[in-house]
Amino acid sequence: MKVQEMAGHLIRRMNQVSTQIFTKQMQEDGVDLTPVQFAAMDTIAANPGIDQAGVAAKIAYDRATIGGVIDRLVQKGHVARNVSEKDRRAREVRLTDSGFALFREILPKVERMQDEMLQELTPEERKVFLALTRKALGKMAPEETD
Amino acid sequence: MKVQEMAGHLIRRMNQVSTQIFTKQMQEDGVDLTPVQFAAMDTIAANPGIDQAGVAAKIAYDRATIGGVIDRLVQKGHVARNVSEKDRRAREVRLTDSGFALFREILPKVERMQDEMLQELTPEERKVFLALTRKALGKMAPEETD
DNA sequence: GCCTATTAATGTCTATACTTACTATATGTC
DNA sequence: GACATATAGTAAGTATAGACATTAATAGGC
Repeated sequence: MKVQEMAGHLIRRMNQVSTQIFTKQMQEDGVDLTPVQFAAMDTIAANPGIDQAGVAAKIAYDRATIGGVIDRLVQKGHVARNVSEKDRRAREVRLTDSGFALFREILPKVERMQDEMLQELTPEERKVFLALTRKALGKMAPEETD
Repeated sequence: MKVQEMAGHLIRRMNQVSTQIFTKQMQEDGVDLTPVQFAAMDTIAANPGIDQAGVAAKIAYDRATIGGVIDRLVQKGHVARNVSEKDRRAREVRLTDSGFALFREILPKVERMQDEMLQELTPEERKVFLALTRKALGKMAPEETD
């Protein structure tokens, strides 16, 4: 079996295409945001005041990685971070007004991208693909509670 | 639509799981090799004397990235690299004897992993998943000639 | 209250991954 | 044969991505 036909390689290629579509769209819109930064913002928007570890758990990232991601979002002014009063180890994060405005602006575009990255498939095939992907992840990703 | 349900996120998670399965297996076998390094070795094994740009094209990597990957494979003694006589800009790469021995040792294990990462799916579903993934990549990955 | 175990975040290290810029070398045109 | 163009590789910079160690703070058992 050649590498190019293996599941692992095909999955990596899909991820590559997905990332490229996102990056290209953001460039066209003049927005400086990576897929990971968007995912973090989405999670923070849905859970204001969540701490960094909580963000990491929800989107299955490493805690060390999310620290850097949020650093950059704070630098860009999209996220505010402050020490929790209940647990002084934790940093609570929230979208700033400008962060929320940006999020609302790009959300519909990101949603449209989901079809774009599966544009070679028919609508029916897309549903099957997504359903199988969800099933494949099923028990392997139990931590991703919402 | 929540990020966790979007195609891009599901694909990223699949890639994450795939990478973790590979890494875990290599650790258990005491082999120091990443998924990317394995893919490069597979390509070099099938095309002895290929240059770095050729490897990059076949597995859809960036030229700059593949340089570092091959650096590390050379350091580990798995790959030999020398300047091409036909084109002195190019570096021809080949597996060393030990590199080839390692490749033959782990290849069957890597092939078994392909099922492991789709273990939540039935054999029939795996076929559908892989077929849809190939179709989705279809025209979006025309460069990956073999 | 004290000690231990756990947890949140950070810092360090290695390895992708892609962009842009740069050098060296080929190649096609005239 | 000089020159514009293209290509192979490298270097530098940014952003994930995860492993591991460390620090600070909390929580549980006694």
